[in-house]
Amino acid sequence: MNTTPRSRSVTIMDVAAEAKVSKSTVSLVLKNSPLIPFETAERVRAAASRLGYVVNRRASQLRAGRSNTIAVVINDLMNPFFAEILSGIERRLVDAGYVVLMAHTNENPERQRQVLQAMREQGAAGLVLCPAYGTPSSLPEEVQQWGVPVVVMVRTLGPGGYDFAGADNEQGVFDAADHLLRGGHRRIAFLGGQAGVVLEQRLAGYRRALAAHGVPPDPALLIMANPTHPGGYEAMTRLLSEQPGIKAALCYNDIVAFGALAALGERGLRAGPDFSLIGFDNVLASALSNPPLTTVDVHPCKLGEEAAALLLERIRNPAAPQQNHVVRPNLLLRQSG
Amino acid sequence: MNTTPRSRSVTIMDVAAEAKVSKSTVSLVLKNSPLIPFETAERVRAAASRLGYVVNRRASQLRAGRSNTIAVVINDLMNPFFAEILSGIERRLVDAGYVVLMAHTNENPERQRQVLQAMREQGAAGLVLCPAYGTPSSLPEEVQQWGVPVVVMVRTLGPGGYDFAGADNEQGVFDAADHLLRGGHRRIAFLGGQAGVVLEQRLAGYRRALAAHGVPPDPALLIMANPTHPGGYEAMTRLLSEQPGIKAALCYNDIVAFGALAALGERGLRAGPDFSLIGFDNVLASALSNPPLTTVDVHPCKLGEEAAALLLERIRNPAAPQQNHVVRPNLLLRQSG
DNA sequence: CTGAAAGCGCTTACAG
DNA sequence: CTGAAAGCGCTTACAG
Repeated sequence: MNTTPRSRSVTIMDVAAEAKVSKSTVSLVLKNSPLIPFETAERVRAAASRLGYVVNRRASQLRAGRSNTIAVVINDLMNPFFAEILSGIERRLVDAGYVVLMAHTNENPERQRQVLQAMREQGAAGLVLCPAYGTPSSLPEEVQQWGVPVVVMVRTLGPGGYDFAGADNEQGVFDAADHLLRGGHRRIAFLGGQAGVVLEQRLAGYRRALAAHGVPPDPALLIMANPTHPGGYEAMTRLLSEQPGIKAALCYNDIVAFGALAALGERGLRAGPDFSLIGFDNVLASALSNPPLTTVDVHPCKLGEEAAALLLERIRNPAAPQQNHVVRPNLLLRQSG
Repeated sequence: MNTTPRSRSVTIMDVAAEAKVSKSTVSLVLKNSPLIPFETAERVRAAASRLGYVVNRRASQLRAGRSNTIAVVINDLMNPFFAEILSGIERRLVDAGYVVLMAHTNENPERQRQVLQAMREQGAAGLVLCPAYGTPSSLPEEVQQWGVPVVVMVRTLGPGGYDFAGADNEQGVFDAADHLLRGGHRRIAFLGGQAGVVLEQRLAGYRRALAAHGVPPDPALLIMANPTHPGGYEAMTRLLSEQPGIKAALCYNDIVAFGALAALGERGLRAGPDFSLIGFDNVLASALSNPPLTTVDVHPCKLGEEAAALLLERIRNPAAPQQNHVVRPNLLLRQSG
């Protein structure tokens, strides 16, 4: 019967008593110190497992002044793009022996401040932050002054001062627009997106492509809407009614494109033959949407892994030069455009 | 200049010195003890903020024997259903003053064991677990023996012994099938799903509905495939080639339905007029898929909140009677079926 | 090779 | 009302 009582948890002292050594010795064998001869180590390990000993990380890290906890703060879990990123981050971090403290800000800077404070108190060894819109650009520096290394993801936050992982939005949209323009399109709408750096970068790519092909930009073709399914649906609905005969659009992201696909379908239009539609991100769902979405692939999952890797490096070497990991996106031709 | 040096973090001792009181007094004002007169408390608070004091939760919780950390373990973050659940859990937990340790098992019981161990060492105050398939049904009991309260989500794990939050899968699929049968369909396929409780429950609902309408079940109409987009696509592709003239299908979940929608679209078939298709879960994306998906709504986000609430109750009262929160799902008629 | 001692930053009785 | 002391479970020099 291995019924360890639950009232009092077994400590290093109990193991020491059981193995008839001091608690220092137990501590040393648990960290595989070469100082301890095999025989003794085995005896201690046997005692530990007999007693069902579990290390108390709170205590060991308090004493050692270390932490194996990393904070990851996500702005929009409802968007699969961020869920995929989170999955990449988590995998890399757990593989490296960390445990992740996760928080969702839901695009609310106030909530973000609150969870960041909680994670600071918790003693996080680092932070990967997908900042909510409205985040002051001084935040990364502030967090670093707390003594916690940070990598910012997806959305830049003012100039420099932190490691960053994201996509080349300008180039990605340029490639997508260029593809449409080469296909002969002259009237290309841009659908969805909320005010912020990312939108600016993507619009810059859109405008640059138009300019490169000598097509004057038409403000009426810019339909702003939330970067969500309903946003995409509304944007496409408006576009179709305001611009009869329009045949091509770039979407702020895949989610917007999915909403747009629904609006198209509702009118009996099929993306591909009837209308050229391109998304951005390449979330898993875009491979088999109806129809499969042509999109700009930024490798969301890998982006997350990369951000985690950046943070791990930064923790290892706080003095290393700053890194900007900007993935060069890839236009993925499927059936919608 | 408020440049607190980073080398040594400011402790309760520093605050005590600054405010000219003992550290016990500081501790008491920080927990808003009524023992301390307003004047003194103000002085201490001022000192704390002047110094930029931040409580060290590792230390306070070690001493107090408490924990404000809750583990949440998710089996499949790539499925928006679980991302939505996670979001609901996180919101509720953070609102209650907890911080969440998140891990993704990616349906791997080995990984699950590993992260659970890490979270145990971390001293999690509770666990909400969406178990990976292959999880031994003894796991909840084992975790409870560690002294950590647990609520299991979505997939039951053997009989009783733990709080549970999930959906009435049997009834949900029954309602969906019943709807199709009342619409006159006699040949209704069931697409996708991996072996496990959830599939069994959903198939039971399917069979019960057929029986209720006197329709003999046809094993050829059961097309197993991974519960993913590609799985749904393949299942629908096979169905259409093996069963010419088929006009209705129930999908294991929304993701499978999305893949099926793509397969239908590829053949120029439109769900709704040409084929009746019903999903399960009601993830956000299903509201504006192409076409909008008729589905069984289990309120994913609320399900997550409910699970968190259950855990919070359990922590508050370990002796409370066990709870089974089974949401009665709701057939949501949209355009696909 | 192993033990005794100090201390990580806090909280909690216990005096006064 | 406030301080001195002990102790949460561990690690880390330091002796021997």
